[in-house]
Amino acid sequence: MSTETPKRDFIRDMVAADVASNKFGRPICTRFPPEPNGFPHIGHAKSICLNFGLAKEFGGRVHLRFDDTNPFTEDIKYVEAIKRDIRWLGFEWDAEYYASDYFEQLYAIALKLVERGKAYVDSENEDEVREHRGTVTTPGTPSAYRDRSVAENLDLLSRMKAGEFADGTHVLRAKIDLAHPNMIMRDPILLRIAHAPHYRRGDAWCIYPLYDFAHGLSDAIEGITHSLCTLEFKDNREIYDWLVREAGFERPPEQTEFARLVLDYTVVSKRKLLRLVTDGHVAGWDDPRLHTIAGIRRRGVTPEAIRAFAENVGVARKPARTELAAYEHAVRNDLNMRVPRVLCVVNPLKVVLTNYPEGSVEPLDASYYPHDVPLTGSRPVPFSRELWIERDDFMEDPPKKFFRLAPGREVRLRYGYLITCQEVVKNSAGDVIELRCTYDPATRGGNAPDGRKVQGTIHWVSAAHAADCELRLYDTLFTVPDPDGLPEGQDFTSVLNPDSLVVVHGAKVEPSVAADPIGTRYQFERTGYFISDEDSRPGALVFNRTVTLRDSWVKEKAKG
RNA sequence: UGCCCCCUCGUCCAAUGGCUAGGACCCCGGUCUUUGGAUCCGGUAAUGGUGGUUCGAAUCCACCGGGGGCAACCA
Repeated sequence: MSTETPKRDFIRDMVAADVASNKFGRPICTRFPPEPNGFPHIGHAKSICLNFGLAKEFGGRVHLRFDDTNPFTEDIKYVEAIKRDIRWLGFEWDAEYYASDYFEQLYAIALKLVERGKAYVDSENEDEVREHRGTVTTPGTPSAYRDRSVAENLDLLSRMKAGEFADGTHVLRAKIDLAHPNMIMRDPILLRIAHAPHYRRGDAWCIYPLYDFAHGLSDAIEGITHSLCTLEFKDNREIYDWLVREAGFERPPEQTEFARLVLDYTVVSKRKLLRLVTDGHVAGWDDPRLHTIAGIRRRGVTPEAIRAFAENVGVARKPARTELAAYEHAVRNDLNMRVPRVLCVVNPLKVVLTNYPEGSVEPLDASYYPHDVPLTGSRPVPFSRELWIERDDFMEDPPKKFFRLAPGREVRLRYGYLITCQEVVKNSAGDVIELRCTYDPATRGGNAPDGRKVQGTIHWVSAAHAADCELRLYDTLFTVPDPDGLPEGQDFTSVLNPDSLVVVHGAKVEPSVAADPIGTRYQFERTGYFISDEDSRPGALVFNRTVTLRDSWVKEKAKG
């Protein structure tokens, strides 16, 4: 069980201090501000856990705010996906807001800025604006329109809003400093013209705020106390503070940046995710190889595992990568304590028990949980003369440390009998197609009355009772840990793992699972954790492998 | 090349000028075992470098080195 040691990180320390000093004079308020233009992923999960977790821990509030300021890319289907995924993770927001509901207030602030000479309408085109911004080493130069009168700016701005101008003809810019060392502060654009229907506001607006203009002010409008974001927004903090101050907010929110989550062997950029989906490298946004929340869910990972993972990873200011092993540990650790064990043979090899009575079937009682998992329950597993065992559990010429079946060797069938391999049957090509074994009737349940030790235990299913099923065995989508860090010019699709999905047909699963609902999780003993997929049909079961079991035999084998 | 951020075991995170630099993951060894799972026990392994401040520095300062962010009318 998990020991509830309180989480400690620089953000929690800061919030704790603010709460202790009653800095804001009211409970804290955080927010999760996604743009509804893509599916949330494991990186968002970290941010969600942080923002929602903080609010809960410190008795505050958390807002879900859709940062929907770009009419070209956003869609209602993404807001639905985001809400669904947050809830799946186990969180509920105290209030739901949309930046697009603040367009009026933002416009009023724009007017105020113009009146006070803090903003102006620039009529340069996009290229000119870019060119005149200068570079990181050279200062920018003021636009010819920078010193327009307040009256002219007001007139232009109202006509921009009224829809008199075409896209790109004018923008509203903050009047700060074209030579500012922080590029963000070189008269950032506040409002742009876009004659595009907004998924929520329809055609009501044809001027849209940019991120910097909308974000901090939305925080301030909502009374956010702690605005947490990722490191790449560090430079934006300066304009955030400038705007909130100029707008006259009394107790402005404070932005704090933390390192985003980067998981080895994964990509989460929206552009890349979109390409994987649209180019058919994966089956969709919920492909279990993707670390979208939807993919993770379909893969069989639990929300509890994701939350534990987020907690284990921690929160810091250091840009960092996390090993996949840390993720897999969280997944196994959670599943181990909650899912039933069942028997499934991935790659079947026929075993005939020559001394077992023909036509006879006996139900063996098999526990769903091992002794160290505090859950109880069992089911009968039919045992008969012909069985399937795992092909990998037999070797004709085994190395010394191989504890499984081999000619003349004895193993234990899980929950069943001890059997000994007497004869190996091969086809004309020399492939092993059947094992003829004898069982020891005195060992029902797996123990020998004479006390002889049998090292190996293997899983099995009765051939006559097993259900055929499809197994989808997932591996990493990429062959390298950092598909984002490829040499210049090398596309990330060049490191796609051709074996990221191996589909196994004709696996044999015990009959007890046949009627279980879609989404049931299991441990297939000695093989891994699986979940029944939505593609399952009665008589045509499909299981996704969530994660393998740790396997010390593969390590042993690798040593030679 | 300007500004900003960052640098502690292989990886992630602690140590808030003061005890032997701690925990987790991975790895290695052992225990146990009707899952080569789990559990339990033990082990390996780090303050980027050089100076400085100080009784005392992972922590403060300077410089060097390394990593990252910023020049969308994206967020």
